[in-house]
Amino acid sequence: MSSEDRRLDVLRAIIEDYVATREPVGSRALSERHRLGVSPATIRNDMAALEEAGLIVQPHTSAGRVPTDMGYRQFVDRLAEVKPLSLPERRAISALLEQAVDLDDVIDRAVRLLAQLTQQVAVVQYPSLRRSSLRHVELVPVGARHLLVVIITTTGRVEQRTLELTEDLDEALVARLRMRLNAALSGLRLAELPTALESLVAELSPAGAALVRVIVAAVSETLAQESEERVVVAGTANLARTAGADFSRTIGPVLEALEEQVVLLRLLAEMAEDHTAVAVRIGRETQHAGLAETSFVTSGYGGEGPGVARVGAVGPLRMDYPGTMAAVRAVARYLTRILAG
Amino acid sequence: MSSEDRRLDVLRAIIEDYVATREPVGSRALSERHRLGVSPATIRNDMAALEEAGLIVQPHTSAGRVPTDMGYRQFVDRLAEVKPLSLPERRAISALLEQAVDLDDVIDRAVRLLAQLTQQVAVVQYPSLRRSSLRHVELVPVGARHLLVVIITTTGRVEQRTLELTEDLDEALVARLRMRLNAALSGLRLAELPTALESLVAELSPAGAALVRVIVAAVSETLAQESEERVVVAGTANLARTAGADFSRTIGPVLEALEEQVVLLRLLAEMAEDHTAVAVRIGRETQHAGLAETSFVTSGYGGEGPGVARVGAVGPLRMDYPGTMAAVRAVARYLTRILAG
DNA sequence: ATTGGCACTCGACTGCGTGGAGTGCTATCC
DNA sequence: GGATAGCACTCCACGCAGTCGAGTGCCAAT
Repeated sequence: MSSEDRRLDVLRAIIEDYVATREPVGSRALSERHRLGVSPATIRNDMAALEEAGLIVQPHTSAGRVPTDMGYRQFVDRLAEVKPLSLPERRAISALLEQAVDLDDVIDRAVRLLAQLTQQVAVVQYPSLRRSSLRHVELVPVGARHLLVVIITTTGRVEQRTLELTEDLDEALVARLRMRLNAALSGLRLAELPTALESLVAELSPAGAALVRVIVAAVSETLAQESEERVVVAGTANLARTAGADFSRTIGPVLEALEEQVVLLRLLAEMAEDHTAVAVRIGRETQHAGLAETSFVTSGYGGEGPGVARVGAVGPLRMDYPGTMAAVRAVARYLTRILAG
Repeated sequence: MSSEDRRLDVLRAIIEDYVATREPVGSRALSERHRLGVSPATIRNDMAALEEAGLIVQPHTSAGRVPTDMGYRQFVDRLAEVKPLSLPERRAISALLEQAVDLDDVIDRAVRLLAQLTQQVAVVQYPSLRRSSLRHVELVPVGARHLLVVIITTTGRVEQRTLELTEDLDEALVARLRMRLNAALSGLRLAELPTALESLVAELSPAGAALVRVIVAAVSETLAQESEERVVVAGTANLARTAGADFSRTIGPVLEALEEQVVLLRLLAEMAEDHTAVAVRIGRETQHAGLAETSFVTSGYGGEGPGVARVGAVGPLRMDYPGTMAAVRAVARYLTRILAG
């Protein structure tokens, strides 16, 4: 084993101890609790090098060492092994999620479950409208001058919008339109809808074309509305439990950030770019002041590769990364399975 | 002014000062900051009486007094005057809510607004399915053996449910059924639907009756599902701001309670029984351990009397009751107006 | 009934001394 | 040259005593 390797072992040991005890860890404790095979003095030399490299710091002169953001990053990138969940745990996840009666229920159960498993804050993004496909479009006349447009996606999501029309509806026309729309559009990704609708306009009678234009406008608007992308959060109480120890002042900024859908959605979108099974953002990597002392661990679910949406956990820098990553990955997998079925 | 009256004045002064300063208030400070017209010694006598009556306590021997739950209760029942909001504030509420594009948006804006106004946690209950009325029912065939049932309420809420059928759909039958259902059911309160549907069964052909039965079952089930009653929460970060001072240990239990829909719904339902414009629950009156150090201020909206749902604020015992009550009442009124229009 | 005076209590704050954990440096060993 | 042992040094945490001040309760006087 090269001395470089041992240094990383020391880093791993520091992180493991610090995560477990929440206290700066010194060279003596380290040599006693881990079988590193070298004396405290040697460890001190390694620590000096690690500190030089910016992976650990001392809170003050005569204290032990604490990992930095960079240290944790090194740890998750090179040192951590995702430890698989126990069989009973997997059984519990599977059983709980399978009892769900609809999409809302699945999401609700998943987010609570993940909060419980990780003992942290859990976040689950609703399956994205933009990336899922269309199963069915329904046009429902409501009174003479209102038309309800219902969009059903392959992920079981239903969006509706009521249109106010300038002239009375021709029911027969609506019925024809409904058939044409479904024939032309079923199976398309929602992002492709507006273009497809436009090309339909050409083939239709003037009255139908006018109606389709209104529908196009409504659908486009619905899709454009970022607010349709929702993230649900659970387990915020888990933040409070260790608040004083883990956050410099209060958890206020964290709670604020978690209530801002926009912040969460941006972060989740960024993490989807990683194209790894489980993505991690540590401290300032989140690019948000309120989250500078938290880490995000997320995974895509509900499709190939990055998936159509994300699920994850949020906790203090000092979190059990391997355990959290395992739990997140497991829940993402079961979610994918349930939604596909 | 009788001595009894003065005692209540002293109580009011204590609460006002304590709310403002967050520190136990003594007799000297009281006589200086309020024009009570008597000496500190007299105030001390009154304080002794108030303490005897259980309205205030001293944290320790040589400290000032702090109001008890009972003290606050006395205050809101007999002493507080709801101070109306300023015109700019009202304008802001009105403007913000009127920009909303749909029900979800209204609720979302309302809850954020109220959190901001009160600087506390805000809760808004979705208009209850049980108490609102039906505007339209739509039956949408999806493929040969699936039927989508869409329920639209007068409060703009849309619920849907997909039914799986044992035999192929007869589209003409569905169309007839759709007309019959809407003719018979429009305007009914949702709670009355199941009975009305049952009586419809008698008038229909055997095939139609079978289909109606399935629909009845689905609708009943949907209505029975308590989970359809949702409460949204915002501003939890406001709890953290004063956490150390206002809560004996952590805000954990409070956050837990706020995540439990069941807890909130029970409490809101209880408060609706008060039949007052604004209902208040102080500390242990909430009947929930996690909320023993918080107060709820809520008001009904969206209908006559208790209304179809509630909106409110949650904060520490030591809150600005008059201000909170004013804000809650105002938001409830504007919500009612918006939803009626 | 109200007030002024007074003794008393108790927490908050301050300063001081001690113990201990942990480090960095240097000389030494293999 | 890397690993180790020894040692002096630093600095925080903790306990303790003393002081200060706010506030009370009670009593005698008005």
